[in-house]
Amino acid sequence: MPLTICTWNINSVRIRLDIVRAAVETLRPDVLCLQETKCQDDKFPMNAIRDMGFPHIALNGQKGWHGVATFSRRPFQAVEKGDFCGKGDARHVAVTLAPEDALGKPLTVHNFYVPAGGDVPDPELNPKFAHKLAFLDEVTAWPPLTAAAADAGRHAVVVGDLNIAPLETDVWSHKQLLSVVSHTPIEVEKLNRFQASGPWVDVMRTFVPPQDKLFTWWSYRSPDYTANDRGRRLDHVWASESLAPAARAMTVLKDARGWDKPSDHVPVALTFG
DNA sequence: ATGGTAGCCGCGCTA
Repeated sequence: MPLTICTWNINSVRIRLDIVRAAVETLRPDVLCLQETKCQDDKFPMNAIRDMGFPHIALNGQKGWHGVATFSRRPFQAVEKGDFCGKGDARHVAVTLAPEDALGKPLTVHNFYVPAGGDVPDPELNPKFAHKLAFLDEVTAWPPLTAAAADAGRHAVVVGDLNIAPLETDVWSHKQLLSVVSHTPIEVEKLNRFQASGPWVDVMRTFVPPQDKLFTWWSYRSPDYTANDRGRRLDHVWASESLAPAARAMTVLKDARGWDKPSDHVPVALTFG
């Protein structure tokens, strides 16, 4: 049985339950990782998620903003939550699935919501940008992650809204976004160091070559997201080298950006097996 | 260090 993992920054899970259901019906994921749930754990719509076919739910939420959640058709062996930069922000949850599928080993799915970083790309002037850079340094050296990628006894993936578009073709205009937070050289360097610390394989780019544009986010601050296709690839799926060769298919559900009351991000689904 | 839109701790903050 192949395994489909989906990641989506939902920008409030409670007001978008209908489109979560629509994405689940379209993509049929076995594991769904959401970011920006903006929901305390005790207010989470557990029954609605169970009714979508996910009896297993791991939450790391907080009131009002941030927040991640991972839903699964299959049980978890373990759940772990990272707290980076000592801020108590809800920006990570990891679940481990038992080796009951064609992949043959336990699989740990790390679901991340990296800080957006504010508007000014200078850590001296903008504490939110400084936090983003520090967060990336901390996850790069985080033992559970570096150990996971190198462990021959299990598979691992890192998914989520990493809030950085590393390649020139991950943004609509490389030149015009070089000093825009999400595509600055310092962020790209930090993200590349994080990726190399695994080593992790950028699985999305094994399906769409680096010379082709690939986006997962289109700003709300534009009346028409299709106009000139001014998107960015902020959402990522990285696989451990043990798992990457098993990637079979990818879907970036761009249609979801045009659904009623959309998130500004669209779901990305990867099938392994 | 433009403004644009969206959501929640809602008339100010974060994205």
